[in-house]
This record gives sequence, structure tokens and C-alpha cells, in this order.
Amino acid sequence: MPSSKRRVSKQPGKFHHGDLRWALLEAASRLLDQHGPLGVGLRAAARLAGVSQTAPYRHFADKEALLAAVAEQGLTDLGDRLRAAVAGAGDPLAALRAIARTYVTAAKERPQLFRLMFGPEVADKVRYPAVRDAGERAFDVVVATLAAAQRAGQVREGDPVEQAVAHWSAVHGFASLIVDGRLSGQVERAGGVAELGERLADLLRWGMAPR
Amino acid sequence: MPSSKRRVSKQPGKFHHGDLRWALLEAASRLLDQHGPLGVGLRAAARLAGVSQTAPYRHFADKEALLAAVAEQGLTDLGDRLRAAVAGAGDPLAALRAIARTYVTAAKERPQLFRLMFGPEVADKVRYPAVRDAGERAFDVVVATLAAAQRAGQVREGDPVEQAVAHWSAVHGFASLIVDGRLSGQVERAGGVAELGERLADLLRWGMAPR
DNA sequence: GAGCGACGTTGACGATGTCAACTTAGGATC
DNA sequence: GATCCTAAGTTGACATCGTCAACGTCGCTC
Repeated sequence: MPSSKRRVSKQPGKFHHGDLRWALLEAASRLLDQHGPLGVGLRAAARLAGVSQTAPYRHFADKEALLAAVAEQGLTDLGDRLRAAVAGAGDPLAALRAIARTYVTAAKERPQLFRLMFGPEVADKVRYPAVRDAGERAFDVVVATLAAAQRAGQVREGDPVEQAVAHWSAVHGFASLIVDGRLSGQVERAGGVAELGERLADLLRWGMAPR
Repeated sequence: MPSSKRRVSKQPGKFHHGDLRWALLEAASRLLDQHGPLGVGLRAAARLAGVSQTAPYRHFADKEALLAAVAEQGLTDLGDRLRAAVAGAGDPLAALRAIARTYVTAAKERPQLFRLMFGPEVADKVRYPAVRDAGERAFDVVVATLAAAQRAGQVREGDPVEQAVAHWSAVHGFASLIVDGRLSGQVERAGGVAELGERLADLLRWGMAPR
């Protein structure tokens, strides 16, 4: 769901609908959660928003643009949550664990959104720099955390970006496999997914420990 | 592309077409590489195979079934390549590196196939046990390699499945981010993607080293 | 050679993304 | 306050797609 609340019905300020753009994003969000990325359509979103089939074209160039906007919201929200998690953690080590837990939890909460954010529906990222930027802002949280971990002597010195790629890859891959239902058997054996994700992050951190 | 060669034109043995099922898989494979998972359609595949729009229904229940068959081929092929890579490696440690390199290379070779294999197009895995099994056979290679690494004392003792999940997650996540173009900036800095993938695997292995 | 079943075709239906042309409403301009 | 302008939304249409029902057709078997 779009994070910020707006007026729901016709309030003054906008013309016919109030804020159709927001309403379409919300509708697309709901369709996404219910039917997956392939179940999101311009016509269906317009119907949910109580508006005619081609009204969305006043706000989005095409279907992909609508999906891209939803994905961007998701990535921005993910970045915010990661930032909050890091801020709430005591030291960089706890922050790395918190990143893993937050990432996996977010993916499990809204798997369809997760799929959209990293899936092929928004193929051409050059056409949607906002999506790319939102993703990079989330990634920057990881980079900053690893840089902090280096300063604290909790992680070997080196390029924090490369370490962040490693951390991000591991957590992202784990979340992807979970969302795809590819680890259902293995995860039942272990505790919850978030715990397993944290343990994965720990494993990686040991690999990056100062020699 | 489907891996095994078959007859291309009408050979004796089959009726009207020769082997339409195979031709459709090849057509879908080509469409996939050219236009991504969303560009694969039953009608387009039928057209490429030189056959009428509804002919595919004699061989696939619906569009998803065709996609699932392509995905299954891809996963089976990936498993074969992983097995070959492990067999060609000297010791378990080299095998772990080879897995990372092979996985990342395969993803980069056919990014669209990679997206299909793990994307939302084949959503319901229960409906396609063959897809799931092919994926698990590939995963088993990683499990076996980690078990071997444990026996060789190159990796800490513990549940090899959990270690395999960690390894698989890291490599898979890295490949996913590469395919999604999310690491283009960072990867240019470092050497090739395969090398970076190997380094990631090393990092993880150090984390799993015997204490 | 009659029949049968697997294979493929024709034609149609509803739904979708998208375009062109039209209508409506709010704000600015004189 | 009448007029115009432009953003916002509507109507209608077109091509395409997935899918279904009904129909043709090939090659094998008894």
C-alpha cells in the first residue's frame, strides 16, 4: 500500500477525482498483493478506482510506468525500514543482523511486491531512474553500515561497497528463494526465516572478520 | 534453447508436424531470449513453429505450462552444468568456487531464462512438480559439495543443508542482482562478474571455516 | 477398409493495452 | 462576469492475447 495517507473521496484541490494518481497506486497495490505482478492491469486498476479505462493514461504513460511507480514506492519503503532498523541497532554488528531480519521480513510480508521490485515487469531501469535511485538508496544503507563496521574494527578493511554487495547478495538471495517457495522444506526444519536470515548474515560476517 | 537435438523438419515417426512439442519449446526459448518472460505467448510460439494458434493446446494445458516446461529445462540444464563443474574441480573448495562461477555465468548467458526460472510467471510450483524437482536436483549438488567439504575438514561441521542454503542464497542473490542490472556500477569497478562471484563464495566459506 | 484416436485447424468470445476524438471542469485573462 | 485554455476524464474503437467448442485429418490397428 502507498505509505502516506491522502484524501479518499473528492476533496477540494483536485478536479474530478480528488487524487486519481494516488488512487491508482493503491488499487495497483491491492491487485498486486491479491493476484501477483501479472494480475495488475491498467483496466482493473481503473475499475477499482471507480474511473474509466483510459483515465490512467493521464497519470501514467503505460502499464509499465504504473508498475514502476509501485515498485519505486516499495523500494523507498524498504530503504526507510532498513534505515530505521540500523538506527535502532546498537552497534554495526547488530545493524547487519537487523538489516538481514528487516529485509527478509519485508519480503515475507509482501512477497508479490518483492517480486515486482526485482522482477522483469519493470525491465528497463534506464527508463525509470526513480526506481533505480530508490534501490540505490536502500543499498547505500548497507554500504554505510559496513563502512561503520570497518571503523569499529568489526569487519576486515577493504572496499565497503564490495562487502555490501556480498551482504546484500546473500540476504537478497535468501529472501528471493523464500518468496519463491524454494526453501519451504529446509526452513521448516530450522526456526523462522528471519532467524535463518540472521544466521546467514553472521556466517558472512565471520568471513569478513578482521584477520 | 532446448539442449538435446531433435529432428527439425517432418521426419517419419510423428504425424503432422514431426515433433511440435519440441518445436514449441524452442520457439518459446527464442521468444524468451529476445523479448523476456512477458514476450512469450502461446500464439507467438505457435506462429514461430509454423502452426495454428490453438495447436499448442495439444501439448500444453495453458500458457503457464509452456513457460513451466521452459523453466524446467533451464533448471535441469543448470543442475547438469553444476554437476559437471563440481566433477571438474579438484577438491570441495574449488568445487564451491566452481559452483559460484558456473551459476553466475549461466545467469549472465541467458538472463531472461534465469528470470523465468525464478520469476513469478510460474507461480504455483505445486502444479509443476517437475519444475520443483529440477530445482531441487540443482540444489542437491550444493548440498553434496558442502557435505564433501565437511568431510575434507575444509568447512565447519554442521547441517550441510543449512550451509548449502547460505551458499546458494549468496550466489543466487548475486546472480539475481546482476541480471537485474542492479550492480552495474559496482561490477565495472571490480573485475568480471564471475570473479566477483567467486570472491563472494570465498568470503562465505571463510565464515564457515573450521574454528 | 472401417473405425478410432491423436493431432491440428477454424472460428469465436471475453479481456487487455493503447490510440484518437470528444467532453468537462477550474483557473487565468481581459 | 464572459471568454479562453488546458488538465482531467470519457467514449469508442482496434489489434492482440488466452482459451474454448466444433470440426477436419492423418496414420495406425483389427
